[in-house]
Amino acid sequence: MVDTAQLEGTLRGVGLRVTRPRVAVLDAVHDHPHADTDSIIQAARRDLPDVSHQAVYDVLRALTDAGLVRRIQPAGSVARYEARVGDNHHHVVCRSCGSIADVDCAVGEAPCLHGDADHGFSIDEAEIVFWGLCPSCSTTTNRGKS
Amino acid sequence: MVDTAQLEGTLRGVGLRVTRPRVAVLDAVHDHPHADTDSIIQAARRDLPDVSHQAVYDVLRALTDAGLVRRIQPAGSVARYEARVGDNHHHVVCRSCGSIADVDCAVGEAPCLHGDADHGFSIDEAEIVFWGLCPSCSTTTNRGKS
DNA sequence: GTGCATTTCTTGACTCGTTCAGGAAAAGCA
DNA sequence: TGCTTTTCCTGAACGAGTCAAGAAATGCAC
Repeated sequence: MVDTAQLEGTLRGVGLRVTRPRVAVLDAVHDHPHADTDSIIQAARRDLPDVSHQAVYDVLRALTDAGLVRRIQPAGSVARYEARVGDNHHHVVCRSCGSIADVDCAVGEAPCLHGDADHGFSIDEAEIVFWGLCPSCSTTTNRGKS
Repeated sequence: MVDTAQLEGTLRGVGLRVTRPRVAVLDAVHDHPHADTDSIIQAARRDLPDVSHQAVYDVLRALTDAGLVRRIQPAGSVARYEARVGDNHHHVVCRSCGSIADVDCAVGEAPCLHGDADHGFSIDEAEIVFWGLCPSCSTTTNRGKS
């Protein structure tokens, strides 16, 4: 649970105006890591029943641009957001149910970042997605696999 | 340029029926690495002017399931396909123009795959996307960056 | 080669996450 | 408190991808 005053301070800290939709959305992202936009809309509406979906989309973009939240979108998924930023962690995604978990990067800050055979690109981030099956899907689908 | 007979053999090799749409699409993916679905439709229609977009979607799914092509989808992009499969290579994506290039993985087969803190997931693939700026966007956007 | 069961393709409609647009409301500074 | 700018709301629109049902083609058996 995050304090509202703290969230407001965070918003001001990056030069964003403090509005009720922004506080509600930022709080929702803190409380529901890896949630998709619709879940965030629902969560924000528990604080602020009349926020429009458009406001949530706008706020998520503003928060993302400001670096307060991170947008992730594994292949085949809708956009998801998390409040854990700036620590270069990665994700495991379940191929079956789509659930996501965090993985701390054991390779340090940025794996494979050795500007070798990079085709002249100037690289600033290495994003890693691990694909597999989550514990529950693993037990469910392994049996009966023809 | 790939031989048609060769493509047919490839299709039969994985147990897929040989049809004109399949040959045309497979050829298109070979000729246009990292192309999106619409580009593939256009390319396939140079061989087969009346293929429906639905057929291309179906064929791409069949080819992907059969392992003949690989589907990639960097965040914010539509689905893209490539015929280079089974060699665990990765991609650099330009944040500005979205262009994609291949990167051979220098870490070996599967980086960071050490079942540690994996939350019980059984991981089968580690996908890496490098984000940055391609050579042309790099020179264009670096100047005049306020 | 023919016939037939099965797969695949075509047509056309539709879903749904996301974005666009214009006016109303709120934030924050003087 | 008043004013300018940003943000939010309402409502419509976009577009990649999917669904559905019937027509056509594939490839095997004969």
